[in-house]
Amino acid sequence: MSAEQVGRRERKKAATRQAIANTALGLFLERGYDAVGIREVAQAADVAVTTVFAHFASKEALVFDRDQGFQDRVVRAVTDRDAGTTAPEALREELHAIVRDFIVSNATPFWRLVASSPDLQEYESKMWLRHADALAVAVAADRGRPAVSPADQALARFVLGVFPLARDSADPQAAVDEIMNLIAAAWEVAG
Amino acid sequence: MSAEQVGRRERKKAATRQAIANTALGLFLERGYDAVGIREVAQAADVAVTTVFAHFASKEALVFDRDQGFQDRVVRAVTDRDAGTTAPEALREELHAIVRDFIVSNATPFWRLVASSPDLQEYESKMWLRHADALAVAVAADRGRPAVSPADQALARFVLGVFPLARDSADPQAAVDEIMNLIAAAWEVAG
DNA sequence: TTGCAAAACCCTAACCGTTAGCGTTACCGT
DNA sequence: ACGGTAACGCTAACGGTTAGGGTTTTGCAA
Repeated sequence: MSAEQVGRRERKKAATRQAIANTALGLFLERGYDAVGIREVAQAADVAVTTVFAHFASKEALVFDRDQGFQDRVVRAVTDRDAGTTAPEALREELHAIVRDFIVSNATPFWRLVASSPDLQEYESKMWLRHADALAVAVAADRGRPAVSPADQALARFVLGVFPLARDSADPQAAVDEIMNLIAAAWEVAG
Repeated sequence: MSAEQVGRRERKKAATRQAIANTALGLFLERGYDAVGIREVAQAADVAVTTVFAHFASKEALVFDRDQGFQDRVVRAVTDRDAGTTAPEALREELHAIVRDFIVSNATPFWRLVASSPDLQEYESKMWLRHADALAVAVAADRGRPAVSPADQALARFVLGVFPLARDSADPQAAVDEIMNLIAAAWEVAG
């Protein structure tokens, strides 16, 4: 048939997932994260509670369904960068791009929602830290080391910690620059 | 009466709190964190479930009852340091002291317990980050700034992130030095 | 000493996120 | 057409946490 081999099954599954996430996000934005329970999300999306958890690992994951890709971009910024660029430079640019993408997509209501719930903020931080090990490996390789040292882990965490700080700053782009300056300095003495 | 004005009331309250925490930690170490429920802890300590939560904000807080003081030590290391010492130097020494205190107190079973549960690890990270704002204020003051900039917040988080990394390292003291070298370099370019 | 407000505690019952167990429907490859 | 399996549903429960409302203990003053 057509080039897209996505069967009805996968399409329906994706549609269900989207419907759940959209319904949930809508309810959360409208009435607040804590005021809306999972049972209510399921009912509004016309699915069973178990189906919600078949698609999303937790209630918080419902909110962050959309920005999945941002995490890998950071790791790839190091591994797939141009030959003439240093790792800190590539990271600075990628973080700028990510922040820019968030701003142009008019994500301010979304940011307010996240800011309103400690659960969501915590989940977000964990989201970024979850990729710290992968980034630490890339950092170690970048510095020509076979094994991952505590310094590599620390640098990786420094970088992944930039986003939450920038998000809560008045001028996110300036915050990225300011913190990346620190990280670049730390990067040089690592060795 | 005597100089200690601690009435029977406060003493009894403190005793109840200790009894709960000791009972809980014993059960956790003996049978595993997840295998012991709050209802069981309450029963073993001969108190009501509501009493447990009157003393501790969460199940995880039962485990970390003892190392409350470590957090403030980091902040005080900056604010109460000698005149001739720089902030990064004071912090490096304090982190070393904290790690040493943990080792001499033979906290290895405790560390194993924390390492065995994602909930506990997460709670521990949060514990340290919770004081990041206080440390950020101290850092900003140390650098002669009236307001807290993103760089101050970043530096504070870098420092408070050392402990979890050191704890999981093979040589915690060396890890502290390694990471503090990075932070000291970052500190200098800040401003 | 007695009386009284507040603190500390208890019990019950529930809410909420999450999961196990098990059945049902819809899709896919053969 | 058909059998396997993926997606979904229902029910019931578990474990952390809290609200509501009562009982005992403590501190303090009349």
